[in-house]
This record gives sequence, C-alpha cells and structure tokens, in this order.
Amino acid sequence: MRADARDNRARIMAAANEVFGRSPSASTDDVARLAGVGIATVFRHFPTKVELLEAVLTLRLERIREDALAAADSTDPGTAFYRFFTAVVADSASKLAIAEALTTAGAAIGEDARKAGRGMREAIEGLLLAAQRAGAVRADAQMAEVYALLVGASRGATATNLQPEVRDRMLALIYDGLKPRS
Amino acid sequence: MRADARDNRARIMAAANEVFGRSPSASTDDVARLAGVGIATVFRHFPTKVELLEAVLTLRLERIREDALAAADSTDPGTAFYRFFTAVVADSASKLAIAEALTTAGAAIGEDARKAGRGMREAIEGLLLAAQRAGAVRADAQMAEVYALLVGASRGATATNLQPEVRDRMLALIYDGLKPRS
DNA sequence: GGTTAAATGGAGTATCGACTCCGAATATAC
DNA sequence: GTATATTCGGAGTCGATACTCCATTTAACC
Repeated sequence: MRADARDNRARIMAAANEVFGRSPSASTDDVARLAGVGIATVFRHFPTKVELLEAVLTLRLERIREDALAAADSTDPGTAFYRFFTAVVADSASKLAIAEALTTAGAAIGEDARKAGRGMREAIEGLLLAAQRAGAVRADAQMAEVYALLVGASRGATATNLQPEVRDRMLALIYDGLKPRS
Repeated sequence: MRADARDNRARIMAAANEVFGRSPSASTDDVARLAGVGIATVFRHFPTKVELLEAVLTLRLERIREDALAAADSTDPGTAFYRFFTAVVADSASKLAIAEALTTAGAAIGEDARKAGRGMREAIEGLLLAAQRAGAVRADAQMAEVYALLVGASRGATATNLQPEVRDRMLALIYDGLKPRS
C-alpha cells in the first residue's frame, strides 16, 4: 500500500469520527471535505457509507474495551468501576450518534462492529465482577441490567443536553442503587 | 370543515403515530399508504413533514402529562410515582423515535411541542413532589436528575431492545437509588 | 530522471424523498 | 337532483446524496 493511501485512509477515519460524532446524518461529502480529499477517495477506501460508519464505530468500541480492561486490572477495581462508568457517560455523545446513524440506516450492524461490541461487553463484565469482588457493587446486580443502565445513562445524558451538575447528581442516584445494601 | 376532511385528518394522525413510532426515518409516502389516502392529502393537512411529526409528538406528550396528573392525584402518590415511571419506560419506544426524528430533521422543535413538553414536565414534577411528601422518594432528589433518569431509562430500554425481565431489574436498581436512605 | 502501477479528484448518474399542480370526485346547500 | 365549493389523488418537479468513470497526478523502484 502506498504511503499517501495510508495517510489518506487515516485522515478519512479521523474526519469521519468527528463529522459523524457531531451529526449522524452528515453526508459523505462532509467527511471528504473535512479530510481534504476528493469524495472518490473516500469511497475507494470504504466502498460504502455503512462500512465507513462501522469502521468508526468499531474503533470507538475497541477504545472503550481497553479502558474497561485497564480499570479491571487496577489495584482498586471498585473505584475504577465508578470512574469508568462516569467517563463513558460523559463522552458518549458521539459514540451514540454513530450507533444511531447505523441503525437508522437500516443496516444490520456488520460482523466487525458486532465482534467489537461483544469484546467490549466482555471487558465491562470483567470490570463489574472485579468491582463486585471488591465489595463496591452489590453482588446481585447482573451484567445485563448494569449494561442497560450504562447505555441508558449515556443516552439520557446526551439526549437532554444535561448540565454537568445534573448529570453528576443523576449518576449519584444510580450509584446509590448499585452500592451494596448497608 | 367537511366530514371527509376531518376523517382523513384523524386517519393520517393515527397512521403517522404508528409509522413514525416504528421507524423515525419513514417517508411521508409510508404514512399516506397506511392511512389509505393520497400523498397530497397528507400535505394539505400538514403542510410540512416536520409539522406532522410535531403534531404526533405533541399528542403523545399531552397523554403522558395526563397520566402524571392522574398519578399525582391518586390516594397513594408514592406507589403511583413508581408505577408511572415504569409505564413510561415500558412504552417509550415510539415516543422517542419521534422526538429523535424531529431533532435529526434538524428542525428546532416548534412552539406547540415545546409547550406540551413543558406541561408534561410540570405534571411530572408535581407527581415527584407528591411522592416525596408521601415519603416514597428521597427528599434530596431534584426534578432535573429524576427526569434525566426517566429519559435515560427509556432510551436505554429501547436502544438495547431489552428483555422485560432485564428491564425490570434495571428499574429495581434505579428505584433503590431513589428510595429514601433507611 | 524515467517508467509504471497505484491513487486521486471532480464531474456525472441514479435514486429517493419532500413537496406541488390540476383534473376528477364528492359532500353539502338548495 | 343539481350546482358548486371543497377535497382528493397521483403524476411530476426539484434538490440532495450515495456511488461511478476516467483523465490526470504521484509515489516508488531502477
């Protein structure tokens, strides 16, 4: 692969990341313009718009997975769990926009993104278990509902354009529900 | 206004309610086809697609408002609060889809829908205050974060296509956070 | 520096969806 | 039953956007 091709591919990914983060209904032209390349170049690297969206989404999911793995490995998984939860909610806006664009596009999510999603879920589950062993999260909370809470808090925070203080108070309520009964 | 015109208007509203509930990106043709009228008829009653979406959204917001008012007036506002919360989350899928379609359409939400939203929020706040007076919800929870929780739980439930049992366990966690400290 | 295969860019195509026009149908008043 | 004003329906317009074609440019190897 030629050097300029690799360069352009990276620039396109970065531009798509930003553009689709801002507005899930953005056009491929927007991506090309921000990346500083012609539209044909975008389509050569990603033959279809859905594939481009998936590539961006996959990247983001993998990044969250790494964060979860690091948190689970930390010396204080209990604290790390809540910190991780807060961080995901705080900057979830763009991730959600992309996932939304994909589902709105009607396309079933492709294999790569699905695999990345599974990996992320597994990492988060590992973090949850570690936090439960550390006694920071009630033992009867299962992965499914904790994950639903995470997604819900994220979507709620971005959908309503929440003030940071309100978001923190909302998280405090959630955390009170997650902590072991005293 | 002629009788057939009134009829068709109602049929269009009902069809739009269902179609946009299923898929926020549905086309006006879809609405017309389900309503059994020509596309021009839809546009005569609602000069623009956004106005049609707003009409449907407004209707739904007003319905939620009435539910909240009824709950606040009940003899046991504490129980009614949690029942109301659960009900909103359970059938929020279509409401959210419509609100999403509106914001995705880039259109700032119009005055009617905004007013309906304010009315709904006020009714929910009344219900929250009643539930707090009844001692069923912790007194330090403010409307803003409770509303954010409601929206988040709704979006989380619909976004992830939650199983009903998981959804109930998620709500149980939230409710544990909302109940007064013992 | 020259050669060549790869990569590029922008004009072009096809499709889809919001919205309009106007002749046909129909409800209401007499 | 007829007149007429209102409503209807679908074919047509216009703009936007995903995707393609091909002449031009450029990186990489000698």
